[in-house]
Amino acid sequence: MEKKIFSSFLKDRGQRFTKERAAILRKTLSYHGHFDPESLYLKIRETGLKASRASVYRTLNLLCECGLIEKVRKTEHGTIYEHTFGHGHHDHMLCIMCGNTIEFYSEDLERLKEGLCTKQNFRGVNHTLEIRGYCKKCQKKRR
Amino acid sequence: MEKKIFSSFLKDRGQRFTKERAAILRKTLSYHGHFDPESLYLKIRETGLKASRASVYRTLNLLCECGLIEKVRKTEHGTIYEHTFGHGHHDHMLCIMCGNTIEFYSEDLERLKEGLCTKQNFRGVNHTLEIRGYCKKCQKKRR
DNA sequence: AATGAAACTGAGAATCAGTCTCAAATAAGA
DNA sequence: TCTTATTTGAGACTGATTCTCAGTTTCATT
Repeated sequence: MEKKIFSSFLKDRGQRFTKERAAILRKTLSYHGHFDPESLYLKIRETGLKASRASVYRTLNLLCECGLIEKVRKTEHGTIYEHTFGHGHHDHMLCIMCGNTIEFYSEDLERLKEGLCTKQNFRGVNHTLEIRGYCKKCQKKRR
Repeated sequence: MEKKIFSSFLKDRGQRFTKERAAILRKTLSYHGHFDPESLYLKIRETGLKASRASVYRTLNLLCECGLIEKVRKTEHGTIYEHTFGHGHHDHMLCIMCGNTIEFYSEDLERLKEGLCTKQNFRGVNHTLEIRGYCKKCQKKRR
């Protein structure tokens, strides 16, 4: 499915669905949660497949352009991605103690967002909401 | 006011309120909107004051720690800051065509956020919402 | 199968924001 | 003034990401 989307996206632009790109796509999809380019690169190496760092970065950009993955946020240590196709839109809560994230979706939020855009004459395309704080576990640890 | 906050923040930690830090603070506060470290550095140079890039970066981190400024977001070209003290919390709409931002505040959003956190047993501390899309002007240009 | 044009690839160089190092300067206190 | 701790700036360094470019692969056409 994703393979089809990616290859036809490439074809439309006169680009090719090479085996390196296939390998990168495959490993990308194997992540259920968030991932970063370097880990992806290492994971590909481990598996015996091969693709250079340059190709990994290039391909991640392509995958973003065609909407299969998204940049979640940039940290001090680089960009975090997630596989979005098939996983509907959602937002994140980020624990500032342990780094874990909780994904959630709120219909109310989507509606509110629409209202806010209308009020500002803004044509919203997408959004990211990140709530930072303490997850359940870390609240206990703290005291 | 801000000067007082910063200097006593430093004092508490056994650090000093030097003239470089004072200069950086002053220029920081002169921004009404968003700014980035490099522009701030150049602005300081222009004024005849002096502080090295290293000091600018070091001081921006201190100012974040004491809550006078905040990191708004990281772009491909570095971190964007804003002066937050005195300017209540707000969120942003970012035009993906011209790069302009609209600041807004919504009480409904704050309330909704509280509800979402409660539902997830999450202790929210702060959040950022960024809505990307087209501002009024750019909607017209596009068609 | 041979050819040419265009897209791809990987290795390593280049870039660039941000941090670190360290010797010299400065401040605070005894 | 002497001692000690903090700060500073210049430039080296780091790490993520992009760029370069020569060699390779693909595809459509002969």
